[in-house]
Amino acid sequence: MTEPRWLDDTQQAAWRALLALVNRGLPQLEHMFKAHGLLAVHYSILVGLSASADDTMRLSDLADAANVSQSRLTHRLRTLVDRNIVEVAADSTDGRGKNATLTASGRQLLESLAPSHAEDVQRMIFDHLTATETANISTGLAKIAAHLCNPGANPEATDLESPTIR
Amino acid sequence: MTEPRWLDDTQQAAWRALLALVNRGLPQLEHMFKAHGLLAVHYSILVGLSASADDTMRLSDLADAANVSQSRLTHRLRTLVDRNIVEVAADSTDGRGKNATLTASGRQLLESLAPSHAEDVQRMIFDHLTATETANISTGLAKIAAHLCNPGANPEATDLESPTIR
DNA sequence: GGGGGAAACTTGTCGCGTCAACCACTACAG
DNA sequence: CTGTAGTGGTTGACGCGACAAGTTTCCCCC
Repeated sequence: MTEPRWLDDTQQAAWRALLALVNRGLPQLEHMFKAHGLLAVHYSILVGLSASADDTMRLSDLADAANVSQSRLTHRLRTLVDRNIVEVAADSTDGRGKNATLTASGRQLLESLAPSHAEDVQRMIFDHLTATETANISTGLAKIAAHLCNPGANPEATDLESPTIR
Repeated sequence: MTEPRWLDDTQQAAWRALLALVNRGLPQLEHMFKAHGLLAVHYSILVGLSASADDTMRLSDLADAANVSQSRLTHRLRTLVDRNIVEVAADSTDGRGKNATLTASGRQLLESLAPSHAEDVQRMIFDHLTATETANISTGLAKIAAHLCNPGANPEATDLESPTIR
């Protein structure tokens, strides 16, 4: 057992601030979506779909784009299908797969939500940063996210599993 | 209704990366705690308590330090009290308040968890950043968090409530 | 000194997310 | 063409968090 790699003061400040942002800020955003009977996840799904060329995406790809597990996607998709925001159809070329498509009213809903959501993100995050600060944060977070999205990038250290007990 | 303040490319990149970090990274950390039968929120509570001089804190202050609602604190505290990690006693000077105290075994548990948690955070976040990048992120996030923790700082724009509909 | 309002904490309900099966289909090896 | 491994997606159970309503205590002003 080697010496622990404690966070230095700067790292601590960053980590604490991140936790504050996650635990205080994100719930506020959720609240805005709830006013429309939706969850932030739903919005992520819509954004993921709309990013695709024909508003259609394989479910597993969509789950990846929205940063959610497949099972979570299935659960949340139910609401969207019930409200005619998204349609799901079996893939013709691969009998296991399914494709989700944004309906017309779905796209309309997304476009009606987007402005106020953008405004909220601006108010919460970027209004407090200068342009250079934003650029700095962006590059830094992008580096972190890159390693989270392809875990194979860094050779070893893929196990964040049970440390000692059980 | 004025023109929406859309996120520019840099802001989009930052925001997407943040969402990826939150939705992919934090669950991994949760997983590490579950190996010890705990949640990340439990750890935050212990950290909050240990930061106090005498390992004791008013519940409402503790909730604030751990970035959680009072009700969530009450719910999670049950586990910690049952396992003799934390003790809760009525405040002698204020009959409404209660004080939570870290027990000896609680402090021991915290100290046994801290190294591997620090290691996990390093691996997930800071191993991918240079020192300057870390410093940049730290100042930026701190600014954001500051406004989230005292909402009275910025004069107007305190309402993140229902935007248009309803 | 008594009564309204606020603070501190608790409780219960309900919806969401995780997890561990599970089913359906594909790929492919022999 | 048959069995086996692997992929894509679903389901149900269970624990957690948000929320709203409740209880107790304190503050303070009339």
